[in-house]
Amino acid sequence: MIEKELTDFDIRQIALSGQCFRLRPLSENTFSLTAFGRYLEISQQGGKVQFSCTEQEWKEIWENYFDLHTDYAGIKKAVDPEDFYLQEAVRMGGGIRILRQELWETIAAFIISQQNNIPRIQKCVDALCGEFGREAEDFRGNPYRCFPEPEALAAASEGQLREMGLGYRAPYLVKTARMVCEKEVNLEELPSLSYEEAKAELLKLCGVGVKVADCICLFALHHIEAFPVDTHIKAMLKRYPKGFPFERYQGFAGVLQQYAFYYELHGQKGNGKTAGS
DNA sequence: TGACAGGTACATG
DNA sequence: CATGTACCTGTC
Repeated sequence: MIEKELTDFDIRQIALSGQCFRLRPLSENTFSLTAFGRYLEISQQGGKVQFSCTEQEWKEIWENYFDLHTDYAGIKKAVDPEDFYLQEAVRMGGGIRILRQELWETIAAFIISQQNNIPRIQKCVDALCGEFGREAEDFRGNPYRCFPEPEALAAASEGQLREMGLGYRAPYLVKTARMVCEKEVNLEELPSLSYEEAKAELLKLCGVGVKVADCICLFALHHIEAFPVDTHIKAMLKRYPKGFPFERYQGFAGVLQQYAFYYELHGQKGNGKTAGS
């Protein structure tokens, strides 16, 4: 068990931020997570956060996974004080971190995410894990499932995935899994590429368009300059009649995208006011 | 009943 | 290059 005093960290907000589909509430203050083949429970009371892992696992995986070395306070400080919309978004979702998720899992999850809602995405991911994922035991001795390897999904049939609720995304995922196995896109090389290079590679995959590629760049490769534009963010951008000030936030606009996305989804809704200034 | 959900592939002009 | 359309499926 690891206990940390953390700032700019709210596990509930992270779970609701829509970047990770395997971080789920167990109770009011406790969440479960499966990633990197491991199972973790996270409990938070105010700034006190407990992680159900050893010191070694913390150092090897989770400290980096939760992006604890990035200066979020500094990012928030850079937000225009007169931008009422962003200020409010930061106030509501300032505990969000951009997770450093596994590449393959992120690719698969965001192919499934298109024209889809979060509960159903979670259901699809669960189904894939249950059917094709390796089984393991958590620290209590309870079984859990890992996210399936590309090989497992490449061997699946389109019909099989349709039955699991993926709908028309089923052939996309099978094709992309096969492309990854054939190394038509080499995932091992992606982390060393620039944002633009990585995005171009990802766009070769089936079912990966501009928006999904940006999500993968942001949530797996940690290119926090990536700014995925979806239906919610389009609504947000409309609040800026003069255009969103991307220049001001060059290099980390993706973090603000997450604050805004969370705010659009869980914050004050039906508020058509512009951003001010 | 119909629109919508963190869009994309594919076909056209 | 820009626009148009079909696409699984559950939920409101």
